[in-house]
Amino acid sequence: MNSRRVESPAAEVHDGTVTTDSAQGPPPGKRRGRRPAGQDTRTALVEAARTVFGESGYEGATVRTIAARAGVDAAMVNHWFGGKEGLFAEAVLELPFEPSEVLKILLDGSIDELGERIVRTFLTRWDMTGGGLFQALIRSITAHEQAGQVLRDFFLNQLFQRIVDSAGVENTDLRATLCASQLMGLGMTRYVAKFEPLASADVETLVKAVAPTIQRYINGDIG
Amino acid sequence: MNSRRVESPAAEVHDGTVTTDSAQGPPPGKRRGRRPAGQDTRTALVEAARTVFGESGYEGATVRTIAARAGVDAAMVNHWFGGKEGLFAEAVLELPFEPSEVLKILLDGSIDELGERIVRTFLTRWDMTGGGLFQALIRSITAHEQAGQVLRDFFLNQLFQRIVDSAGVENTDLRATLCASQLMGLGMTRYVAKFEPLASADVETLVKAVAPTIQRYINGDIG
DNA sequence: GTCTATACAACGATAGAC
DNA sequence: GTCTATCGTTGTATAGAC
Repeated sequence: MNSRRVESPAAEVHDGTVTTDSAQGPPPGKRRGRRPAGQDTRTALVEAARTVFGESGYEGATVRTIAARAGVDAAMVNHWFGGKEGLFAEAVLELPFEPSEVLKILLDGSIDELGERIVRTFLTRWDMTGGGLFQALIRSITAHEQAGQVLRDFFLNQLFQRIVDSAGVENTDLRATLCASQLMGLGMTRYVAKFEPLASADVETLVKAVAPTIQRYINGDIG
Repeated sequence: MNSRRVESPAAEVHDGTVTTDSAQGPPPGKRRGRRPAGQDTRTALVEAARTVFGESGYEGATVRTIAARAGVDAAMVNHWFGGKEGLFAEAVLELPFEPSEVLKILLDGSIDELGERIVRTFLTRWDMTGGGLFQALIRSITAHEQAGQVLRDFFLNQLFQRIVDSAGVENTDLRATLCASQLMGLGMTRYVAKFEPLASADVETLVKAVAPTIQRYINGDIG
């Protein structure tokens, strides 16, 4: 794989007058220069990326395709996200796990069934994406330290810290990371390394097997 | 599609230092042809590869660098290992976890303490490599399907299948993959994503927390 | 002599510099 | 865009073991 140099211009608020490629076209083509105000290029790219990455996986998706679907120039991906990987990280993390929505599902019910609900929710959502997104996510983490930071904030601060907090136990930090470790391992084994029979097992089979682990990490005896 | 321009216009096959054994005194450059017996090119490559892969990861390490450190030509990597991938598999998988040695350690003792011994052994060995090799391993399996196959054979067939078999339970295949899932997740969280406080936790703290999970996957109730 | 481990040259691809 | 350095890999001539 490539070690793309990522300058990470990242979250620049003001657009920096990047010229769009002059479209092939005669009339209906895009104009050069800054787009009219109110068009949220960044959001459009993220939404297009979710669709295209989900359809084609990380490898299959091309920056050009995503940009075309978003109706902007491919150079915008570099400008806003520092490259394909950065766009991916943002698109993938927020797509299947919109935090407030997931939290609502997970925290609605008995604490003693939290493990079950967590494993079922994660596996179901990951399965829906076909696993390609998970694999690309892992790759993104190993390739760029920055992606690890994004994942860390999301996984821990937005999800597991709050989940574990709701259980009213001590050592919440360690418990949260232990939960993350088992779930990441589950994803690695099922979608990336593809160890059988786990990779093809029913969701409910895995829920039965793994939920007690998560439950113990949340509010059981860990030391 | 450019044919790279060679600098020296004289494209003589024979030139320079190679020709003379007798006349010219200094034979500092490597001579062509078979080296004197007793020089273990293969082992030298594996050792160099461990160092370089650990420092630079799979992508960052180059075959040429590894070969140079080993004091041999880069083509030897192909000759002995079939390519970069093969060298990586041998260097990363078989050296720190020489299966028979690890199996001996793990299977020596009570079955009810297997979880403890497994977690302690893996963490200790991974910690010794500084985590660089683990990161390189993960990177490798996300990049190349073939590396996943190597990992699968090693982890399951050589290690966990036998371990679980020794416990005399059913569902050994699923149990083995469950064990692998927690250990891979532990490595991901500690060495790649670096979630704190798990990433900096004492080995024994993690042994206490995670060993019961592994133990349950080996011979507990999983469904 | 045969066989093979070895080093050198070169290729196509690609990423970065200019 | 063009050029260049470098990557992994392959082809091949040769030196040394047998």
